Amino acid sequence: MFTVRQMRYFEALVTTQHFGMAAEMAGISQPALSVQIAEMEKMVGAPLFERMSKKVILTDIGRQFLPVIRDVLGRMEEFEKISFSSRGPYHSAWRVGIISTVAPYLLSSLLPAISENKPELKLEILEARTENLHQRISAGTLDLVIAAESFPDEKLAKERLFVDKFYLASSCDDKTCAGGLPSPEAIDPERLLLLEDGHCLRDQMLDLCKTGNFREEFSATELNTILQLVSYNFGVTLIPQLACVAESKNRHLRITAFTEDKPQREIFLFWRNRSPHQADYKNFAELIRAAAAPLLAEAEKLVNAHKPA
Amino acid sequence: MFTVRQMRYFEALVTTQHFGMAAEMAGISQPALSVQIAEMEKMVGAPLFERMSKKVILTDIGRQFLPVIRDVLGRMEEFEKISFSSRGPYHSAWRVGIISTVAPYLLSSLLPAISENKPELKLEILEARTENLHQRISAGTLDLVIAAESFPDEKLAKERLFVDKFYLASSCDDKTCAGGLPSPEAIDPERLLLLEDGHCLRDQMLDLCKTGNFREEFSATELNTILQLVSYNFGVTLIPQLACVAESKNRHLRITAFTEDKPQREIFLFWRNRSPHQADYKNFAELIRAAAAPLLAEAEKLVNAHKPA
DNA sequence: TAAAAATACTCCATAGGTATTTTAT
DNA sequence: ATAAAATACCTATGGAGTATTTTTA
Repeated sequence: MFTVRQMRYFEALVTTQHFGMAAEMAGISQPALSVQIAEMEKMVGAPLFERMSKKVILTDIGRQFLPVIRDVLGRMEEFEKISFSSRGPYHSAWRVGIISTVAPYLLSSLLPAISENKPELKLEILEARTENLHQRISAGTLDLVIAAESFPDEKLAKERLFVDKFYLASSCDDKTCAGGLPSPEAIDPERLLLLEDGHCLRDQMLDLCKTGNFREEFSATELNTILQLVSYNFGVTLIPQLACVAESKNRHLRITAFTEDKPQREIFLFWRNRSPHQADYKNFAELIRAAAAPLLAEAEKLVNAHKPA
Repeated sequence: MFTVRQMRYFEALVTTQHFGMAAEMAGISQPALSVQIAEMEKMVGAPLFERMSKKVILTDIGRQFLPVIRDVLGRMEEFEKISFSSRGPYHSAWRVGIISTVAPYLLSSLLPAISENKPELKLEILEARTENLHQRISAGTLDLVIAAESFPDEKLAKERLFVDKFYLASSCDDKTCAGGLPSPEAIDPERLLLLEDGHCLRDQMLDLCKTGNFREEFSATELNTILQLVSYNFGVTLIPQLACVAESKNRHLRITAFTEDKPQREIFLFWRNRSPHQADYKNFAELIRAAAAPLLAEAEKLVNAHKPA
């Protein structure tokens, strides 16, 4: 239908009520404006303006177009604003997906670090499972994903954030592994507690423990819940290093490293290969590393404290 | 900023997530679309789309433009609707100004006639004084004006509607002019009641009565009010033929023609010279005449009934 | 006659097409 | 090797300019 140009000319003519002045306002010659208005009238099939001796006024049809044209031109002013405010990478929120066995522990330390060091960076956080996050980052509804290495996609670039070791979590009252265990395989399947199906952590644990035979009746969505059961000595589980500090607080929990095996997972930051802001995302990875480091170091200390004598 | 074309292409690309398909959707070649998208990105100064191997998705900046572009394109669809529904002269309401000494009497008969014969015709009525109406029709905020001949403007075309005679209105109890009067000049100025300043009817009356010396203390905005006073024999006034039927109902009023003079005013329909719908306005004039005719005829009968024997 | 808009024409910038190259998978 | 987008280059159209005519007050 109309072009933006034509709408501008239309508005100028409504305002000035004079072809010559409207042309001047639009920065073009009078004939050029006449032609464009004529073109609009041709498209509509009826006159939009009533030419009088000293002024030009809208016809009833033209009057119906006016509010719509004003509205459209008004909206289009937003383009300038968006362009202007979009200089630099931090002007719209980054949409970050994080697997739920990392999110709460990492964020408690990451969010303060951001408001300290990059207050201009805004995040939208989605906590979900690996599969869901993968779909979303591929579809473009997420910009970044923090997940474990099991995340396979050639269309995604990744940056390693840190290594997350798995420790054995048991109750302080527990006797069966009071002296520590050599490896996850040594865990009695009858006492193993796991997250519910779909969590990558569950898959990782099953993989490490090399068993399909565990206590199905207790499975939970939150690692938190599992550890609560562990603390009451309903069983044992594997706990990621990153979770140790938060989960061992105010809980009757014993956390020990395996004596022979060194089970671990690697946590990565992912983004789409061709995404802009590559450099910014790498800086962000560094920020995450710095935020995670104290948590991980603290966890090491906890484990050493529980070391069997 | 962006052209409408570019916005269309942008939306097609968002929808299809593929340059080739978007181009097909837009009915152009793939390079043509690529160039336009590139042009938009150049204007913004940043990529709007992230080119991936199998699909193309919005960047964070592009995502900010999307709702605005969708909105603008949506609004523009209204243009088609307006154009379509604007075939014919009756799509939008006609803004009609009518002087207040004509409006109520004429409308009571005109509006039913319209819904009977031209139900597609919608009116917006403004009741005001001549001066106000004149300004408005010149400024283009009115399409039509119904007023007396005293309406002088070369930029306006007019069509005579009817002749409105002036009769003498007095109370049935009145003695001073029970036998009728030869002319308005014969009215005792001390008994003459007029509308307040600014009404054309007042000016017409003063002109006819050739006096400036009348009962100033009773002047009203509504002819209605004046006639109420007349019926209680506070004085006499001139009544336009058009008003006779309505105003003499349920009122103790005597209406008589002048025996020598034939005072009258002519009522016209005015529109701007260069207005479209000339032909439609002439038809409208005919409709008004048809609506006024019975009122005028009825008034004649009333006057004859009061004829002095 | 004067002022305003429309028309005629010429020119150039922009958009589009085809052919081809580049890039990424 | 293939598919997709970018680029190059040419063409055509549309919008703008100047000069001029038409219209109406």
